[in-house]
Amino acid sequence: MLSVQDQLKIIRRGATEVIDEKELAAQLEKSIKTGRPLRVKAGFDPTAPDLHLGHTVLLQKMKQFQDLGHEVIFLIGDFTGMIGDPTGKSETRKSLTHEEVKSNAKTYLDQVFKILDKSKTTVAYNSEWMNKFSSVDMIGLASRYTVARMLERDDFQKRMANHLPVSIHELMYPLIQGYDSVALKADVELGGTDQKFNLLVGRDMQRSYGVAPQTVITMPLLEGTDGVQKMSKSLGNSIGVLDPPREMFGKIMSISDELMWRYYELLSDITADELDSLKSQAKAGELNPKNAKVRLAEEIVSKYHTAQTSAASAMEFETVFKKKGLPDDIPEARTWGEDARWICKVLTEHSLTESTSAARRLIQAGAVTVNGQKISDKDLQLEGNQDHLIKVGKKRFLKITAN
RNA sequence: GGGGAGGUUCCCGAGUGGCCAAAGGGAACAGACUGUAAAUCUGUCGGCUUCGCCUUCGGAGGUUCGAAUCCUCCCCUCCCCA
Repeated sequence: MLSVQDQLKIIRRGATEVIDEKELAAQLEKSIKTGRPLRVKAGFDPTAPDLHLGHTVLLQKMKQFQDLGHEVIFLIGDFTGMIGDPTGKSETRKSLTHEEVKSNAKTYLDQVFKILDKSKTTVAYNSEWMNKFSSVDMIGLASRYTVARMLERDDFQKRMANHLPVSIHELMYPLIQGYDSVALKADVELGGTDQKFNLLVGRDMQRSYGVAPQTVITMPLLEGTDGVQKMSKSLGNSIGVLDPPREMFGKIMSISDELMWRYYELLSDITADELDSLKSQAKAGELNPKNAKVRLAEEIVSKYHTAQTSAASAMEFETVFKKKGLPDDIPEARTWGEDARWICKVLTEHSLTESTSAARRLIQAGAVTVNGQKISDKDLQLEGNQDHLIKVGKKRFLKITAN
């Protein structure tokens, strides 16, 4: 096992805050002496089974703890999932059935173990203890915290200020999450910076129940591809770990330069020195930022796919966007038959456009190409029983074949 | 319990009887320029084989030749007082 200092160095890397570092050092020291690994908890919502790169920031930190020999507890908040973390956007959720939770958890874990070491991960569900909670227990839990302190929470304050509703049951969320730490006897809890309040409640709850308080480590939230809002599938700015290689590559390539450095910092494994060197080269004009982006994209795609598919994605990217060529996996469709068919109908039927109205607009905007020819006639009829190569915008392709 | 303000198209937000598919901004999409970056400029931004028709303004009814706009009931939110 590494020394306390060496462990701290790894743990600190990329973290926004460690509360409290001295306590953590003491925990590590004790762990080394007794040979007992730290119990490291991180909670996840059971309702969003599609993991994206934003999640991996946290997961990578968990992996580091595993590599340091500690016990990582992957907590699925199936009970708290009924409440939905009060982010202002999320509404109260209907409670999921056992089957739903199970299947969500399965897809979740399939993805999580692309990063975490399965054999070293403990999976827990907070319904295990929360379903046994009685009304009396619940009131007992609620009595351990005050309204004023609860309303300190940033999110609640903002919503109050903006005249948005805050439901009573939402106040229970941090308490229950905190109780999870009591139940698990967590030594460390990891979370995004938006979780800071909840994580700190965990410390208070542990003290209140007579358990040693956990160390809280917050990780930065990764911005989505828009560079502004945090990455989230529902905002449509996410890069999923299950995204196919080409898509993943393309998404990374289209982020802004500024964001690229952020992604390097949080998602790449290159050393801090290497990163600084890249930055200064780019600044000096010795390195085209685009090439730095290619390197980043290749690294990330390799991580979730293979080095080969990653390289292939890079090649295709160059072909399609630099040489304006065609990708090699154009979706194909069979022709519809003898008769000529209205182009807008064809585009819509194959999901190249959302509606025939949208198709008309795109044609008028000059975004549609058939067999390499830009078309301007929105009433164009495509011949049946013939090959057609259709391109909409830069990224949407369709090949129609006669056979 | 009492009083007040609100719910508009993806989001914010105008609109208080016809000129409203509904101003403006944002997001998004497309075109130009590029490094599929940023910035900028331009266009589009409910649906429909579209010079016209159909469906939208919390929900359900009603008044009217005509309603997002008026009336009734209902649902939801916020604020103040208790």
